[in-house]
Amino acid sequence: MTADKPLRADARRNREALLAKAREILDAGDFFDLRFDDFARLAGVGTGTLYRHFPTREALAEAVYHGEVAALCDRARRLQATLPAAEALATFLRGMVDHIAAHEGLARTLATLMADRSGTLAKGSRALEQAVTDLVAAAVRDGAVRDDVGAGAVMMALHGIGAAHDRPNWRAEADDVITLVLDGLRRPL
Amino acid sequence: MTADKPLRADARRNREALLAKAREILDAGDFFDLRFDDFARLAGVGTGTLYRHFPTREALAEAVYHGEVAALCDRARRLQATLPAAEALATFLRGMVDHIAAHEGLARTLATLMADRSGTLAKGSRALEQAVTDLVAAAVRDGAVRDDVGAGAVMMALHGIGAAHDRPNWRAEADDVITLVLDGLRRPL
DNA sequence: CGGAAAGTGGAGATGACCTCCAAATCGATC
DNA sequence: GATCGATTTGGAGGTCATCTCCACTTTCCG
Repeated sequence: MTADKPLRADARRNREALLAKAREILDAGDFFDLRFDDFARLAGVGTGTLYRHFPTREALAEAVYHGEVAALCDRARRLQATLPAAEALATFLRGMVDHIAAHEGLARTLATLMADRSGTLAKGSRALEQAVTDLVAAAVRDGAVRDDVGAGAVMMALHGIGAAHDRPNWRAEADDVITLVLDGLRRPL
Repeated sequence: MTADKPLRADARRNREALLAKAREILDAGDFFDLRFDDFARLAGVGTGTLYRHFPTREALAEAVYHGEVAALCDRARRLQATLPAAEALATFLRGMVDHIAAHEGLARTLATLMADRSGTLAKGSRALEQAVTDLVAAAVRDGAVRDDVGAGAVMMALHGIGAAHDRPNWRAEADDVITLVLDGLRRPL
């Protein structure tokens, strides 16, 4: 699966240029406003090269998303290693809101892509989901969190936060959602 | 604002035909797979007529969404009139999951459109949001729900449920999200 | 019923997406 | 550092969905 053939030097350079441009555009939120061909022009490569590396718009977004997810998973692991389980979960979720707030355009674009039933981003999300599942499971083992609600619900809530980025009072509401989730998880009732 | 000119008879007929077809396609989940022109052909009208009534795909979806929202708001009002506030809120939210489950394609399409920053559906959503806000406010007045978390958070959670419709275990997770929200709302802690 | 206003429909212009292949570039080998 | 096969490039052009435009039809009012 990870049998990445050693890419030729120029190929790698072009690939990086495309990814860098895509990340920039994604962060700016203009991902869908731009003709796909223009990614190539902006990155200084030909359209053929663009399509060779990323057959579709979605593939390009997914590649950027991948790096994003990797960073978030790292963070989850670090938190889990240094904090009590319940606190690690809370800190991670609060941090997710910060992260989404800092990358508004990316969040919105990914939300759009996820809503498609294409499932383009499913693979990338898997890792993130695993990280959240681990955090929740650890908190359950500690007895800090109820065991009758799965981590999937937390993912859904996060999804809602990311997808609703155009709400006028987004930040406060996002924090509220996390509060509800954490308080709702706290006790088996 | 509501100065709807009295539409001519044939115009109204065509408009209805288009809406009916659109609702059907939306429910089937094929909304984006279809050439926009084909909505016209399927509804038995010309492309020009389609564009006259609904300048964009989004406008067509919004028109369908409008009816949907109106029905949901009615339901909210009825519940609020017949049940204690907390119970009305819980019943409404549980019912939303049923409703989304029953109209998967519609939910997914709307989620896609909402993620766009176009804000096409913002107007339609306003009414739904008002209904949820009323339900929450009533429950707060009853003392059954904390007052430091706004209804916007509940909307976000619902949004997440609707947007994540392709998750393999959707139904159970959606129910869990509602559980978390309701339990999280229950006590000021 | 007659005429003006409102609405229709579909042919065709527009422009985005993607393919294809001759030319350029790389890097292994001598 | 020169040679050569393999890899990668770039962008011109084909294809196809979107949307416009206007000659014609339908409605409705007096």
